[in-house]
Amino acid sequence: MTPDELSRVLSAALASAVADGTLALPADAVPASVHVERPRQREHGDWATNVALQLAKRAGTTPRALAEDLAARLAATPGVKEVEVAGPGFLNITLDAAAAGEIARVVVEAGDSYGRSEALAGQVVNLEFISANPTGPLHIGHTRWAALGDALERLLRAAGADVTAEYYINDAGTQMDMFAASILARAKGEEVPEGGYPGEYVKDRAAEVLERRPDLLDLPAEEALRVARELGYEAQLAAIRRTLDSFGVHFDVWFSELTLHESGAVEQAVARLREQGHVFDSEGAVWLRTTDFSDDKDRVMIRANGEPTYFAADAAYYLSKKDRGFPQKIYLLGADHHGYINRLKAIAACAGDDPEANIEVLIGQLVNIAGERMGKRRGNALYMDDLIEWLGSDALRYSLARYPADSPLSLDGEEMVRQSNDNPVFYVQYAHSRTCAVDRNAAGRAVRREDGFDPALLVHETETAVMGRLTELPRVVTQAAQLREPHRIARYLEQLAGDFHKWYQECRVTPYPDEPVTDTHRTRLWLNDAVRQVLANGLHLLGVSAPERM
RNA sequence: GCGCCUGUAGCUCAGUGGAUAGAGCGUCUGCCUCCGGAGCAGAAGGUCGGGGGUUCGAGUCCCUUCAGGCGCACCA
Repeated sequence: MTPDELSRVLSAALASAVADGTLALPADAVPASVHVERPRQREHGDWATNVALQLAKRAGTTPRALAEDLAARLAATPGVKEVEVAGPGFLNITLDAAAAGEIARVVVEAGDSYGRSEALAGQVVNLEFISANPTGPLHIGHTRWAALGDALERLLRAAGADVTAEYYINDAGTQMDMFAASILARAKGEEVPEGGYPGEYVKDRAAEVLERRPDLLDLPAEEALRVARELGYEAQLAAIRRTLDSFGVHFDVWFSELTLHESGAVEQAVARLREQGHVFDSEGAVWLRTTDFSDDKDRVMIRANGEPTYFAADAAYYLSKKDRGFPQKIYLLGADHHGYINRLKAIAACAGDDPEANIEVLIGQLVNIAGERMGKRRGNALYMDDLIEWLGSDALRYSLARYPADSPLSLDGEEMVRQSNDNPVFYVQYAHSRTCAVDRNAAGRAVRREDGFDPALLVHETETAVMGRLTELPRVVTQAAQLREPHRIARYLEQLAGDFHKWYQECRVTPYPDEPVTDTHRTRLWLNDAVRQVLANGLHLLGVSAPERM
């Protein structure tokens, strides 16, 4: 019996209590699905619910009386072994071993699809993350968004949403001029100009540009700058894509800001917003009256000198997403950009959309390493490439995805290396490879799933703990997707791995050499394989590999 | 000054109103005669920043206060 099934049984019990007049509650006050959870204490049974505590007051009865009534109605349910009322009115439910053990078969037969749901079916989502400027390599901060954004993308898809992952390339503006000037200076073997990009990587980009255009330094100054900008941009973007490839992160759409300017989309955006009545002219500039919608101040779209602002491009970009058919737009931004939220929502409101429904901004706090914040323009910046090489993609992705985005994170670089073997990712991966080792050994002793499955034999307390955990995956996935919190998957996997390791310590799948193979061994093999499947499915959601051997 | 985020074990962090607040690291003690010891069992370690409030019940919700991070451009 799965928690969802149990939840429905409880709803039905409540409904029948209302129907026969025992419970004085309006029919619509009966929850369609009653919240059941795994109690912390094993003595409290397999499942527990506080529904009696929540409904008693409205029904004019006491929690315990309501709980007693429900317990009586539940006791006869097939698969339910025992129901008891505890404390102020908790309902503690214990299942028959056979009913609980069915989960092993359910998981094995569902395979890769176990944990997927239709909770977000029909939702069309544009998920934008990283969107780092193409003027330098990705650094530690981007690495966090890469790990979280990609995991979120996988999660939303697992919950049934239609997701497009998008990277916005800020390839317009004066920053690109500075970048081009810096590339050109390095190509000449000179220092970068004041305000330029001092990083060592600029030398690499300059070399790459020179390789494609050996005549760069012979060109007229203006022409050389243009070539440096164009090829430097291409080289840097290619470097970013290489980095993301090596991290297993792939975008569906790479969206260039420059195309918004060149196609006239920015001017059109101003015009469209003007039609909506939110644009005004003042002091020679063109403004958007974002203060109509909870922004602190109005924003300039076209400067007095005729140049569009970055904000204008943002508006055009928003309209592009809208026009391309994405009702739901999720932005994953760093905390240093949180000032954009109101502006972004104001754009949506000015465009006639509902900011709350159409825009969702997830703010990720910055990552500190060794207590020192990393900035792209610092000489000692810690780049994503270095981190991947240093710690490996799996450990890096996992350790960044196991914390909520809004929690400031400080990782000690030295410690991550020193303790890499104790990193939780290895704990989970080790559990997975151990299930594979069990499979190999079982095969060697001719323990086969197809020869028998008797869930009533899964009675050890470590086995019921594992089975209970297995039933939780679908709701963990759904909840993590709805809350946009991939870290819940990691925490769940660590718990399952712990349950598995404890079980492994207590119960053998493969018999000792002098013992015969029994249905107990075969049934445990089902459970082992169910654990392997769930660990693999969960690690996949985080973009982390599930190795068969380590 | 205004706004957002965060204060939980020595450290890094989980815990979307429930029962005795958890995990990893670090410290201490046990377990390899058999499926992988990257594991397991146990110990020590807490005024959940402080103070009010809401209710059967608050780490969780509200108010207030203190501390830290970040942001408040005709920059990108």
